[in-house]
Amino acid sequence: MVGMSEDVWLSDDQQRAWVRFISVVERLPGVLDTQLQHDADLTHFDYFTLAMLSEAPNRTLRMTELAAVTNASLPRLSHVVSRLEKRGFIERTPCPGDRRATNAQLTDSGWEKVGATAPGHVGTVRDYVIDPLDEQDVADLHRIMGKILGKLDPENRLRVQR
Amino acid sequence: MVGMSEDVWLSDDQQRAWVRFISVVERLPGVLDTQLQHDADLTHFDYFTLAMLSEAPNRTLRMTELAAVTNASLPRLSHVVSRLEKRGFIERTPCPGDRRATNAQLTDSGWEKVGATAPGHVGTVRDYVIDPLDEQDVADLHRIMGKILGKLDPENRLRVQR
DNA sequence: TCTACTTAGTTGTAGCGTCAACTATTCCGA
DNA sequence: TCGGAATAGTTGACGCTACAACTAAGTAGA
Repeated sequence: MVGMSEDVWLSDDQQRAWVRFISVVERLPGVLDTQLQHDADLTHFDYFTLAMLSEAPNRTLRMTELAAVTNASLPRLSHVVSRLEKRGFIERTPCPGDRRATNAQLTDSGWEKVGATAPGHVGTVRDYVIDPLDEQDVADLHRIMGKILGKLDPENRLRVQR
Repeated sequence: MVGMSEDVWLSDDQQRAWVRFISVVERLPGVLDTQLQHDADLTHFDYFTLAMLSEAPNRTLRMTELAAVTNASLPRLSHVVSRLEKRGFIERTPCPGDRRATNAQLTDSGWEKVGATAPGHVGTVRDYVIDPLDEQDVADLHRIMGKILGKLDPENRLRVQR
């Protein structure tokens, strides 16, 4: 069983760290979703999708690339983009050069939506995650999440610098 | 706006740490769910619910307490317990002393299910989270998640020692 | 003890995500 | 250049979660 760990249970220290970590993993999405849903009628995933497009060259990405940077499956992304397209935030255009592929492009309306939504969202991120941490914590968080992400995303499809 | 942060965007260091962190938060539940669904026909939340009961005195907790330790809303928990009850892993009994309340108790079958499922689940946790970290990382993770949890769960309804 | 409020929990509905199935296109080897 | 495999993406059905509405029971003030 290559890749499977030998030892079965966790040490006390590991157990304590894991319980806290998984609690944060369970609760954080709800907090982010609630704020965005209330203030902008967007899920956190909706917002993240728009935000990734807003930073892409020409505000455009192919569906597969967009799925990678948003940590999503292609079916999930396709459904989400359909909804955002109906609301006028994204436009789908066939990709010249590969007729199987689809480009998702942020519309002007989508660009404005991101700009209008960002401050409230960032405020939430600060309040719950960043502000309670000092500089050393932020550096440690970056290092640790990098190691875990190396396992979760071994191909580095997210193009986060390592 | 008490509690709202003054500064609007994040520093580069903060931004990088946040992007990695949120990527892990988005991906980890899928990995845990996939393994448990495949090997035990349980969601991670199902498993966590059974596991919390298995550690409780008399393998029993009131619904409200169980919701707190599993990081869930009461409606969510109620639905999940209904399903697990149908499968014979949990039994609901009215709480003597407060007739509004309901006790959820792990059955023998549920106890066996946890025992049979734990090794595979822990293996996944090790593979993706614990094993890539050294001792210092685990200590740092514990400290940092404690700080964030202090914001997400200010009442400390989770009875994690602080 | 009557009423209003709070707490505990359940249920129904609507929305989102996963999985499997499907179409369309491109790639590749003989 | 033909046929099989791989890639890109969409769609539909089903299961899980959030939210709101609800029932039932305890609590507290007049």
